[in-house]
Amino acid sequence: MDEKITLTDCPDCVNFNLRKAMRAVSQHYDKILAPTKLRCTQFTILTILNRIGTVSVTELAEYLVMDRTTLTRNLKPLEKEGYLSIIPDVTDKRSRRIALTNKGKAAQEMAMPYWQQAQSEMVVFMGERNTKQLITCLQQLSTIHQFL
Amino acid sequence: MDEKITLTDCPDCVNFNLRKAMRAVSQHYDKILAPTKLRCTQFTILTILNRIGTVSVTELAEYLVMDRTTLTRNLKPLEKEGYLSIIPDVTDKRSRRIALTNKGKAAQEMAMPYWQQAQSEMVVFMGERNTKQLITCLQQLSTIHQFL
DNA sequence: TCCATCTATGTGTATATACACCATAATAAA
DNA sequence: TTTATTATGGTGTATATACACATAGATGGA
Repeated sequence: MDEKITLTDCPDCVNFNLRKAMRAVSQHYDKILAPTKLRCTQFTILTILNRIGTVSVTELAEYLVMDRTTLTRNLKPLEKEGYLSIIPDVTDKRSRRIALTNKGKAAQEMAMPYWQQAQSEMVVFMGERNTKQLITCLQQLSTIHQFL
Repeated sequence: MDEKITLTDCPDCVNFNLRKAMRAVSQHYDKILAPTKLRCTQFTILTILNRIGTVSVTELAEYLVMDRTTLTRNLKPLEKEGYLSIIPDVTDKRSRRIALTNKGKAAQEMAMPYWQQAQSEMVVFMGERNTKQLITCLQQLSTIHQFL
């Protein structure tokens, strides 16, 4: 009859389990991505830019549910490598538009097979059905700031 | 018939969705924990120590699926606040045993209601059934290094 | 027009994370 | 017992993350 306590018990902390799983999973992707000299977070940014094209810092940060200033710091090493071109917006002088360079596009495409390897191992490990369910759940979690 | 591509598509990257959700969820917990001056990661460590008692750095790091050296850095601010006592092991001179101090125990107990608030809002948002399913899934993810 | 406000971005600071490398102590092999 | 290996832990360096604060440009009302 004390079943209710389960989810208010600390080992059931959503945040704890999420961060712990994140560490395990990111370590997995990073290990496989190592030969590309790209970290998983960097590969993510390059891939998104390759997809959606030019964006402002604020737009991209909102999409990533990431603090603006965090993104600014994350862009630094990619910019230093010449993977990004950051150009001032013509209509709004405050805004800076981020886009992939050819070098960045090439790096993303070079890294793609490594990502696919890491991802497919994940799917095998979890099962395709569980993986889809998990992603749906995670996507809902990512919107929590809109409601709370 | 191209259904198979779904899970190898970048928006379905397990790592990307996991990190994005982690940011959203940790921001939620951190916002509610703010009055306690504890970050969610710090609350986690205090809570675990309150539970399992004295442990070595390596043991705790393994439990957290965290690099040893990361944990070393994470312990620093807690030690500075006097929440932890770190004493050398008697039998093994290399090892250091980490334990909560009374001050640390008090801080954990003071923060507990804030955590419960954050957690219960999470459960309401996700639904109890989904939350349990999610946690089961995350716990499995946390073990991937044992298999891959 | 002028000023108050809002918006886009960056810096300073602190913590979180992991890898490469180093030092020391315990343990096993020769 | 001596040496090689393994285990425990820390530092240096780099990236990831977010908050408080500062700056500059856009916007709207007086």
